[in-house]
Amino acid sequence: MKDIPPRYNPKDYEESIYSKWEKSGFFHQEPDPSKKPFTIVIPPPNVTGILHMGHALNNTLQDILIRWKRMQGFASLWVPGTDHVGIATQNVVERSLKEKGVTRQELGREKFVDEVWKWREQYGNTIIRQLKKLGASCDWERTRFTMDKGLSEAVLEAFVRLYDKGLIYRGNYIINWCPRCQTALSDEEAPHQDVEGKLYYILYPFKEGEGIVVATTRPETMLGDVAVAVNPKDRRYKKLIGKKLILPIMEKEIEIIADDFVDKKFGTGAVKVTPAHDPNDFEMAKRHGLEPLRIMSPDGKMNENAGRFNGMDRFEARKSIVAELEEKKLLIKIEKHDHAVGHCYRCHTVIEPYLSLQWFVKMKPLAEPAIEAVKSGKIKFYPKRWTKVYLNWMENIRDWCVSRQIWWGHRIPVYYCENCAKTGIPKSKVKSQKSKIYAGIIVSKTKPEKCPECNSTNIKQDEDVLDTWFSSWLWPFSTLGWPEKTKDLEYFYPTSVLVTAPEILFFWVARMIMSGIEFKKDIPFSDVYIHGTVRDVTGKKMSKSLGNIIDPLEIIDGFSADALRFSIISITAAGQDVFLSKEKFEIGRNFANKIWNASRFVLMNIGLGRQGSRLEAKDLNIADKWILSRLNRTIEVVTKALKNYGFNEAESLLYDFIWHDFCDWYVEMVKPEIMTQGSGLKAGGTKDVLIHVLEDSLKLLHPFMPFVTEAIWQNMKPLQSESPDSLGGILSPSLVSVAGECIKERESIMVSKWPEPEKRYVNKQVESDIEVVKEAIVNIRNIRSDMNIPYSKKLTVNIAPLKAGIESILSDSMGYIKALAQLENLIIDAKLKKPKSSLSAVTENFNMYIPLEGVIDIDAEKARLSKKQDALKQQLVFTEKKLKDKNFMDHAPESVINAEKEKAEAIKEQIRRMEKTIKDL
RNA sequence: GGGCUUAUAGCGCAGUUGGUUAGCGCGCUUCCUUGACAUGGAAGAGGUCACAGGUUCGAGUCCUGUUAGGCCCACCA
Repeated sequence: MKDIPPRYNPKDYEESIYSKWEKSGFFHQEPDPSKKPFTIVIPPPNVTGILHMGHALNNTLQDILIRWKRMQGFASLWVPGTDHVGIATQNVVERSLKEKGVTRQELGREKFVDEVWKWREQYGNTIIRQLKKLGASCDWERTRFTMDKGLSEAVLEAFVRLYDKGLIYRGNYIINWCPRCQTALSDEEAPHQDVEGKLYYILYPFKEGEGIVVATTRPETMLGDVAVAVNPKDRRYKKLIGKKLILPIMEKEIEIIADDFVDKKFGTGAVKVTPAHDPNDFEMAKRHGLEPLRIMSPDGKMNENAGRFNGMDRFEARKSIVAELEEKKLLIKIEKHDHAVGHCYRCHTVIEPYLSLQWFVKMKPLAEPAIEAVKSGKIKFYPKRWTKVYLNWMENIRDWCVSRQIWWGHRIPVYYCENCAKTGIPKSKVKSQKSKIYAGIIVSKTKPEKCPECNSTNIKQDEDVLDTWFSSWLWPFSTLGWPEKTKDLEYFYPTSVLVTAPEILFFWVARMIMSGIEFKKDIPFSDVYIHGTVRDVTGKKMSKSLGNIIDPLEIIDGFSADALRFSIISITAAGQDVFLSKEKFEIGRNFANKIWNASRFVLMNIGLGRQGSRLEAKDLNIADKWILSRLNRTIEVVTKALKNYGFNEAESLLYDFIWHDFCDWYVEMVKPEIMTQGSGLKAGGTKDVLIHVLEDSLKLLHPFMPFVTEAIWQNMKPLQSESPDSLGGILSPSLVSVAGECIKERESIMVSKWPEPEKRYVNKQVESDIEVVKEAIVNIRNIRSDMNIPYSKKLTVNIAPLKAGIESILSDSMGYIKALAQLENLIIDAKLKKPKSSLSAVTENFNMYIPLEGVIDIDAEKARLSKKQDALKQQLVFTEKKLKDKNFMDHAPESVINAEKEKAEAIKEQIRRMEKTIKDL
């Protein structure tokens, strides 16, 4: 058994343990009426993505919950899957095609989509393999992909239902347009970033006479101006309303209109109106019956309406136009102007507000019950503050643009009758319920044979696909079989908790709540746990472009999956952002090694083959009682912490208990007893306590560090099951040979029972007694350290108790004190007085005297101390001299002076203490 | 512009509903290769809890304000 290596080597265990778990079917979960369900759906990662630290944190949190609940006896289901992320994936595949010299347009839609599928076949499992390396205990048999048949069916069903309810409409509106991806984006997909911009003041001359100055940040859009607007209350312009202006460059006549929207204080108080390229202008134009004029094409270049700028890139056009205005002396001034501009969340290109025909979901009716669900407390956010963020967004929700001009995704289930479009059947004549909103439009899950209006078969499907989030928002129930009425759906829905990053609160969380209530008539989950964002040490978000990524796989390789998991949780305070650096993973690695070695000690001294445990009071000594009390209180507080999603609290409680209580104190206290008894199999008492505490500790730790706990668990005990299944992989080779045939496969720790706190072991009296014992030991060690007395020198210590009861506490634990402080003799007597040549320690419980006659050379020690004292005195003189130095006092900053003063005080104190010690000796 | 959040030891962070002497990890100093572990053990140094007020018998914790970071949202061109 000495062959158990003194280092935990994760590479010997992690892979084989995981494959064993997987094979054993522990991850799989069917509906089980005898148990309560506990369900989590994974926030689906990008199908072609790779694991980053955010995923590692997110999935560790979920795995902790699911493993914990599984051990508690819940039917614990964790549904994994991936998301097709339309735009991003299409971009990636397009880029790879480009390298081969092919564009998607050349390839054509069908072939291109085939290419994307091929891509997915090749890379789609990467992230899943990586999650397995992390130890994620997902039910992999249920792995879902948003483009799977069932989930696609759900998308169509949802779209058609919403359409029939009148919650989906099509229309020409200003949307966020990415000229690079060439698609519309939702508001959430176009986050605003502060940009250092310029405000251009341009003179628009009257037909006759002076003119009016307008301010704009995007001068190129002036080509599409249809008016200039002023506030009707603005005295400066009141008289000018209705007057005609000549739009420079285009030399077109436009009118000055009055609109309340215009802010008198901004710029010149006069604003150019460009309805096709600005959402506000669009609204204004609508109010005034002005026709929008589009001057840009979808690729961000100026179009035929832009006159001679036709074909020029938008930013090039800006330059040329500014130059031309300057030349014509129409450019009054340019001011610096910082403002927030939308950027494509996939390619970071500057968004163009663009007028186009898109599909929208009406959100207000969906939001109302979703607001109520949170307000009433049916859904709770952890930490609570996210409630406000959620409500604020929901209460100001705007319609959701769901059509995307790309090919990779769910094609919109809308069909157009070309015949009706030609003949233009008026809306009033439309008979079919399904097409009540637009003539010639058929919304259907399957392609209709013929047009219900005119029986024409000339029918074409909409070219666009749906926003990826339109499939993601159905995830909690689409993965369970919806729209089919499955047993899974009935049993596992609603799910228990959603664990996610704050970035996707609006994208995903809020929308899932709305869709759950809309389609399932029930909330999708009751708890939402939002963890922090992973950042580097300087506080920057980890991202590829910043090059500050710490690759989780590299960490797993260098430290172990357990170390990664434990470390990342330990530095994640609830909902706070996580600041990472590589060194931080040493916490977990060291802890795994510590518990490995503690187990190694237990195994080496207790022996394999121990079964059961007898923890009767009569067999227990005070140390046993103490550790059992601490254990049971730890079980209670750890469980409570997990219940409140206090992951790092639970972890640090375990860390303290295992490392400090169990290893530092209990194991050290019982060492003499264990060692002298050898590795016999006698039941009862300390040996059983060791096994019991270690087992429970491993169980408590298992959700956090699944691999090392399983490896030890399998090494630990002989095993109930009679199955002759091989031990390969899990037991260390050395142990197999030592234990030989008596060892059979042990049931996995992951399906062992989560410990319950047992009140009968909780003993506050014993705990406080042990504190007194520790106090005595620490005081002796303290003096040893001060006096440089090595542990090999045995001491005699006299203790005079100062309170009733202390005497019996100390004499009951005399063995521990003698062993842990390396004493020859311990005399406890209230009447003891300070002996000659001794050092003392005084606490509220006792006076302690350590005679040093014969232990150390008293005279030499005195000499050593006075020499040291002299050195200190010299230092003090130097410091005090400095403090009297006028030059120093006048010029040094106050903080430095104070530091010097403190230093002087500290030295004085040290000298005083030495004085006393010398006197005592 | 609105909202959220942070400020505690050199660094990174805990600190639950206010309650003894403010904790942990890293780092630092001294000692220790003692039969589980040097990825370890023992001892130690190091804090005006950002600042200013207030509530209270009592404040790191609650309230108000100030300062400095960070994040999110927002259609002032």
